[in-house]
Amino acid sequence: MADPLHTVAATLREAFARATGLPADDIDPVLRPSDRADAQANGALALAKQLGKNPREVAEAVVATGLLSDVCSSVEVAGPGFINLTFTPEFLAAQLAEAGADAHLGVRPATPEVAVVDYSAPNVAKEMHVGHLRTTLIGDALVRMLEFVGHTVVRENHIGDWGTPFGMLIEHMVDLGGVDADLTIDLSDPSAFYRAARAKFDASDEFKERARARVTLLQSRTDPATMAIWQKLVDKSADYFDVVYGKLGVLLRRDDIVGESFYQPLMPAMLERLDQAGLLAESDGAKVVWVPGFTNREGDPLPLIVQARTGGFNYATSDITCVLDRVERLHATLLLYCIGTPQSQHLQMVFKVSEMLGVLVRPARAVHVNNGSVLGADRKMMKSRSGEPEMLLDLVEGAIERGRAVMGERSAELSADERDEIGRVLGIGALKYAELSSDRIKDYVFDWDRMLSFEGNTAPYLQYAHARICSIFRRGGVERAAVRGVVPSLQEPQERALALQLLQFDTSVHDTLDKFSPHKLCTYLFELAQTFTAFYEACPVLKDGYEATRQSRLALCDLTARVLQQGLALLGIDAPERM
RNA sequence: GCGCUCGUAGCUCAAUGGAUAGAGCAUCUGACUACGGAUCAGAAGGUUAGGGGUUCGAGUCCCUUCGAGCGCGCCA
Repeated sequence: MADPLHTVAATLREAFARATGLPADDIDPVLRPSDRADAQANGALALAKQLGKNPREVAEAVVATGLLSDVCSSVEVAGPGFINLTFTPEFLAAQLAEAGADAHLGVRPATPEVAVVDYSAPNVAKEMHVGHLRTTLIGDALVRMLEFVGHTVVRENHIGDWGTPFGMLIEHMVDLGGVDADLTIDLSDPSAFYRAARAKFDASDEFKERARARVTLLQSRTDPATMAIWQKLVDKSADYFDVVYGKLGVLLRRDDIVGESFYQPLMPAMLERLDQAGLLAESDGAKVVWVPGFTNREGDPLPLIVQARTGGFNYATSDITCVLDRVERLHATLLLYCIGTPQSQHLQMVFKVSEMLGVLVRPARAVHVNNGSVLGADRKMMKSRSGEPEMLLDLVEGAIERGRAVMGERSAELSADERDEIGRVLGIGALKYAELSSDRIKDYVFDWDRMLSFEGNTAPYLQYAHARICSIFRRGGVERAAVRGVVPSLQEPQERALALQLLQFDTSVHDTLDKFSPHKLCTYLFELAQTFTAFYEACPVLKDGYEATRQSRLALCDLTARVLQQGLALLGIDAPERM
């Protein structure tokens, strides 16, 4: 309960209730940070209409209750009926001390849920490219944040490890000598094997036929040789994914892979349930579910095909089964799908069918955490088929290289090894922050230079603020832990501003999770770093003559560093102590 | 044709329906030779694509036009 907005919200609700005579439960005070005061309450505007009163009158009645005067040095009515609150320094200082004593820095725990976060989802035998970057980083950041506020989080990497392409992949492997054939996923060209198989498939009808037959054999799961080759393809790809995830520094690992193949054996039972629920229909020989509210290009009802005319299943079948698995086996109540916007219609249909099936109901809910497309410099879709797809691994290595190059130009007092490591952290941080700091829904213009330019709203700016604080403690010979208990005294406006900003970490994290939009946390951290540097310029810490002031400012510094470090960690970014 | 997303400063982006739409980059003017200048203080830059509507109040919600992009039956 560190955020003053939350502490005060209860008091404010009481004040509104007393002033209006309405039951407190009916009042949801709208309280927000404001440039003109520490916080602003707008409740009077909303309530006035319902009471048939002048909003200003209501606001004045709220102020007149005097309930807020304990924690506010000033409570005044402004504009059409805003209530501007200015907190007393003592109140802010006490809230800060409370936040500082808390391992979660004042971030309130959420009501615990089991959350499944589905993200990254690369394909077997194919390269990971720039398009995987956003989903991977957004999902990873959400996993970290959900865990931080107390949820049980299950990471799931829904890789493409099943379906028609595997006919040609396996058949190509057979041509090369079967399961013992040498198969390496070349890190510089992971799709080479796929392309070779594809070329054969396109060129030869005979191979095409064999590939089709092989798919059927794979689906039946009866042929050990086929399964062994399939397993080898998956394993080799998982090796490659691990390299990419390792270098990128995301949490996903082998154990998190729950590919499309996992759901195959569960599909017949799912279809049976659809049938029993009376949802299954036939159309042109295929088994479908008619989903209300969806139409095709002629304006006719649009079905979701769950079993093809040939008897084969598709990704709709697999995705519905997947919802079922997450709700019923994992007991998840929050299902997050970090997938690009183009999949929107498909997912909405899958969710709808799961709902009609009675699976996705009550506490359980699914959210498409969609992200916009990655565009090239020409503002056109960066697609893997046309043009030059930027390989994810190249990007990651490029970022590291660039970070190291920058470190090489500075910090001569550090050893070469230290500079290398810090350069890596800087490069990866810059890459991640660039992806996470803008609204995930919008398209994203991929720009190597901007991504790695270390100015403005970037990770290095935040990391720099953190490193400077660490430097103060080093220079002063002070242990961070030694100032943990100090209750700061807030004299200067910059100290006050910093205190207010620090106390909004809680709101920031919860707002971010509310919308599943990591850029909100980025904006908060950037503003915190800006507020800190303003404080840093105006308020000498070590140089101040008074020991009490020095202690107080050291405590502010320590808390700022902890929030910066924790906030960046929630984004998957490290904060070095020097750089 | 049906559906979905987006359109904010020169550029890249913010803004739970709240007051005078905010940052960063670039541009311009400054800062005790620095508790780390990868910084700070300030200036300039806008009819939020256009037009209607809803209400105390709209960048935000609804309708519409224009523009950019994406998806629409047996691939995933």
